[in-house]
Amino acid sequence: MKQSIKDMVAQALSKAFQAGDLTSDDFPDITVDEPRIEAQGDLSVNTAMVMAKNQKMSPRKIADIILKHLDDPQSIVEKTDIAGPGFINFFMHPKAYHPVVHTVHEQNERYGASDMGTGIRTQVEFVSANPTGPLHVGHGRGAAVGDSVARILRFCGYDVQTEYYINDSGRQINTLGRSVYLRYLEKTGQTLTFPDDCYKGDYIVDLADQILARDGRALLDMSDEEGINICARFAADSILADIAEDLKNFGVTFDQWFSEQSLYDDGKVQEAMERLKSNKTVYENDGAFWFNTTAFGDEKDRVVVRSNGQTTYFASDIAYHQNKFARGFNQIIDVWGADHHGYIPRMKACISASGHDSNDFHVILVQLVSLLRDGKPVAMTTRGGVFETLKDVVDEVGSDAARFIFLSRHYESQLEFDLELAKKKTNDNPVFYVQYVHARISSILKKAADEKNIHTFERNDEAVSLLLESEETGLIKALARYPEVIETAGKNLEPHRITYYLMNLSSLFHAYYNKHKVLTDDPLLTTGRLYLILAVQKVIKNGLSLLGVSAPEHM
RNA sequence: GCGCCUGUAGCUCAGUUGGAUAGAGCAACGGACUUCUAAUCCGUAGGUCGUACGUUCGAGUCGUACCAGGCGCGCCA
Repeated sequence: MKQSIKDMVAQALSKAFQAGDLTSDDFPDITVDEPRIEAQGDLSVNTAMVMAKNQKMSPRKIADIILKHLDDPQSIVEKTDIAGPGFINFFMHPKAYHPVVHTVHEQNERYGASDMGTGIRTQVEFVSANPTGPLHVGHGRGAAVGDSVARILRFCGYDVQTEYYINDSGRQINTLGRSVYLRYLEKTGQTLTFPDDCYKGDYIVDLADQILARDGRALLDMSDEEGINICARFAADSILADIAEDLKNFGVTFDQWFSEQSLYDDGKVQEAMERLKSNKTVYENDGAFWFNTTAFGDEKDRVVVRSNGQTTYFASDIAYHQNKFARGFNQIIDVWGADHHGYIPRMKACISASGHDSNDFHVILVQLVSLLRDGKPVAMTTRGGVFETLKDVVDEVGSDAARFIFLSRHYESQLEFDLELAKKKTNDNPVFYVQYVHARISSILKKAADEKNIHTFERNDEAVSLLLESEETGLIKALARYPEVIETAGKNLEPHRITYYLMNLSSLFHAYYNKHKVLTDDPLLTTGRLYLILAVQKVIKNGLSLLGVSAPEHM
């Protein structure tokens, strides 16, 4: 639709120039907007204003000239108007939108898909929580965002791989093992003071119980180191399995689980360090090795190998991101918690120093989630061992509601997640509002089948041409916008645009439903309306699937 | 102190990448169920877009400074 207007205006411009009405043929790009206000038409063009300086004419006069030369062979434009400082407003004929309904049906679940990412291999890495404890709601938001971004990019034609990076090397795993080991010792009757730097959650005690059940008191005959080791391996495996399970119940699975330890085992970290040393990007000072990140805009240089010989987390991250590019990805997307934002400059530095374009590396910083119950904050301290896990939330409100709410805000906004609200089955809860549209339409289709014996839907131009109510035109216009919404969401990595779109489309549908009957006495009109709502249903289902939310047949 | 993010209706948030008279949901108030699902709809009310300059035909959107909140600034992960 926008393209048609664009072509028409472009043609008018060149005709006007040939006729001598314009002084310059240096024309700007024509952008077509949808005005917010109905009185300003369906589409508008600001070209006349943009051209004013160049043509040395007033915008309104240029607008006049454009309209004079405008051809509309298919008469899709009902009326035009010059308004304000020089906008040209187009009021489209309702029938101009009818082809959209056919397009939705023809393209089906591919409606809205594009090829803008064709040939671009993209990796989306998200969650990547340490296997030292269960996922909490913050991880849930990251999971929802990462998973949805991956789905959207795939739909936009990108070749996408999702990945979970497992921080399973040395230290934190050791702390985990020690925590479980100490709880184990307590279970066997020893009294001890539990250190502050150990994990205090109940799940640690559970893990100690499990080891006790499996190995009995056998660990008491070993050295502490050995005992800690056994506890560490058992606990990490067990927790990682739980994490995978929780994510699966949340509708999130990964193409790849990537172990940090494997980078050490395969010598990749060592390799990366040697390469950077020979580059002079990494240099020695005070017995430690430093990455020259300031040369790439960071505030200060960062240590990669400490003077005691141990590598830092940054070192393995460098190797990891080099490895990502080595695996052939052209574009790398990391989803991080907002508290890691200070890490971005050094990662960009590492990408650049490794000979890649730091513009191919995107970080989605997901802001914190504050969990509420009936409007009051739920305490969430990881250190103290009291927190709301993702599993608890998903068990309580369901995966659909949780995902939809996580994706109902821009990821850079802090999010308030009210548990009671998420469980409500009313208008307050946007998930049900959207899913209800899908269920309602299913219900109408069922009734059409049962009572009117209508089972199949084939293209019927005559029936669709009867869709002239303003609510119908509004719905079709919304359907027409969908591909553009997907494209913007993909380009900006912003799933919430789809969430908002779906709520808007749902609102239009509910209003239509309340005002007009779909199943009428007029068979042709009924056919047209069924065809329309079926298209709406397809788009709703499609959009929900990009968010990872189900589309129920009945509720 | 430095850096990043945020600041829009009473509350929670959008805002088509610089367009016209700034939107939605919730809360408040008033209406609509003999119905294809009332888990819905219709209406009313609600604003100095944190503040001040600047950029231009035009600023919620871009720039600078300040104010407020959150987060980050280790040879931690």
